[in-house]
Amino acid sequence: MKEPIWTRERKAPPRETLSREQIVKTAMAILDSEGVTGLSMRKLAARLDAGATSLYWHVPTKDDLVDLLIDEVWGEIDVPEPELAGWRSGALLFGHSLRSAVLRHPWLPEVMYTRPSLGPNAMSLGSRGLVLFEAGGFADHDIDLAMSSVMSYVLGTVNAEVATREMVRKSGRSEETWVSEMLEQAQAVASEYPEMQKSVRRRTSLGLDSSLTENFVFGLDALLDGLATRVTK
Amino acid sequence: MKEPIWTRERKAPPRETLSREQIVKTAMAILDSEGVTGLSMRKLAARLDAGATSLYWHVPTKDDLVDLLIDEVWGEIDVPEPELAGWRSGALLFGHSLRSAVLRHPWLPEVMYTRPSLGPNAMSLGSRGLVLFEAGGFADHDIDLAMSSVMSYVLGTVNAEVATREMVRKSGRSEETWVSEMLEQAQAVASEYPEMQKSVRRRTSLGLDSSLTENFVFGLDALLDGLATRVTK
DNA sequence: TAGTCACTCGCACACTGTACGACAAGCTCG
DNA sequence: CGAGCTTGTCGTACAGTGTGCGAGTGACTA
Repeated sequence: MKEPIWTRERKAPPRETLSREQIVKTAMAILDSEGVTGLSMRKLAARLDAGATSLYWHVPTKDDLVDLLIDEVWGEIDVPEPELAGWRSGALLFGHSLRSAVLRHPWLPEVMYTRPSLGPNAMSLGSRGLVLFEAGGFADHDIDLAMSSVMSYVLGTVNAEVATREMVRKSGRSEETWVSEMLEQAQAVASEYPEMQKSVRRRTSLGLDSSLTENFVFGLDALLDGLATRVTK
Repeated sequence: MKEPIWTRERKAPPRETLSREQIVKTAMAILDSEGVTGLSMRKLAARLDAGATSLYWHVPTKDDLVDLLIDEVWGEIDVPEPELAGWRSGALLFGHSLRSAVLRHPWLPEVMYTRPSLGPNAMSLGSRGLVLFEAGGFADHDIDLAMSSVMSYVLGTVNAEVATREMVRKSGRSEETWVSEMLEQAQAVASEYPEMQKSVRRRTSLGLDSSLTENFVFGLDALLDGLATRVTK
């Protein structure tokens, strides 16, 4: 198993030139605004006024670059110290922080599952999360289970949320017209499924934004309720 | 917004030839065994002893083909009738059925979020799910929220699970050696993170398979507990 | 002045989805 | 029987991808 990119050491950069930091920063901007398919090594290089293959001196492969970008996102996520917030509200805060980081970087779910996250920020995040759940009073064995339940729920929900938002964005239409077009299409297809019709109608009472937030909060709250009963002391 | 592929009608197939069903079936086999990157139109055509572009007579684009494949998977998932199982165990069964379908088709999470699921099987699945939660006694507004919480949790968890299993598969190593190699690497990187060290050690007491199943069940159970307190009647 | 290191970059390869247009086989109609 | 339409196949071509290779450049050291 090959050594991950964070621990491979680099030579010192002697004069002004492309830098890994610069590359990461620009790549992040492209990814945030144009998504995974919008990031190519050629385009990235062009935006840096460089030749495509020059990047390869600073970053071994595109995959490694993406590893760096993912860890950058992990670094944006808060996990409160348990003594400041208490377990329950700490976990709530963590969930919200994770959600908003992913909303800022909607490309994350598309790439994060294809590789292990072993970067420094990922490690630190995991570590602080475990501290929080441990302080919450879970049995040894349940600490990991509880923590990973929360992460999975949040990522699962946000993944769907991001997918919806990206579909709106790519359609080029306004949020309202997209919703109404989508509605029309769903209604047409759902004519034999009265349950779906009702559901679609129910879901459009709020705006898209509040609807998605409500959805997220409802499930997270329920999950935390369920987890709370597993606290042993 | 363009009409989705299920409702666009086709001409009748007059003589023996390639068929959409055949293409879907072969594509499914490739996808299941080689994953998303393993499916190309040329390879698919080759396996059908056809020219690459011949496929395009039967299927408008590769994306449309993938839409068909996704809906095929939705068709494999059970949702019990509420009178047979009751809400709680019905939801449990649904979750397990969804999980095992995704484990059979590990490519699903990679592609399902990039498009809306409006195929007939998706509709029917959604519809039966809603019936189950409605019968469970959730308030009108909560039916959708509860159902989508469960789906998100399951998909989130299984997404991570599939990612792990795929990493093992692609490494070419046996499960045990992969786990131990991964462990070694994590330990090396995690030296400054004692919490992670402990967690890694805790997680390796069971085999990979039981560990992943336990993880899945723990969170699903907690979530359903939390949802149960939201039932109003 | 010679040599070495740090860095840039053009070219080329194998691969992708799919538009286009040429071609063939079978059916229907006159 | 023959013409023409429909159904279906497929070779070629285009624009795009990540990246290995090797040549080239400028600055610093000995």
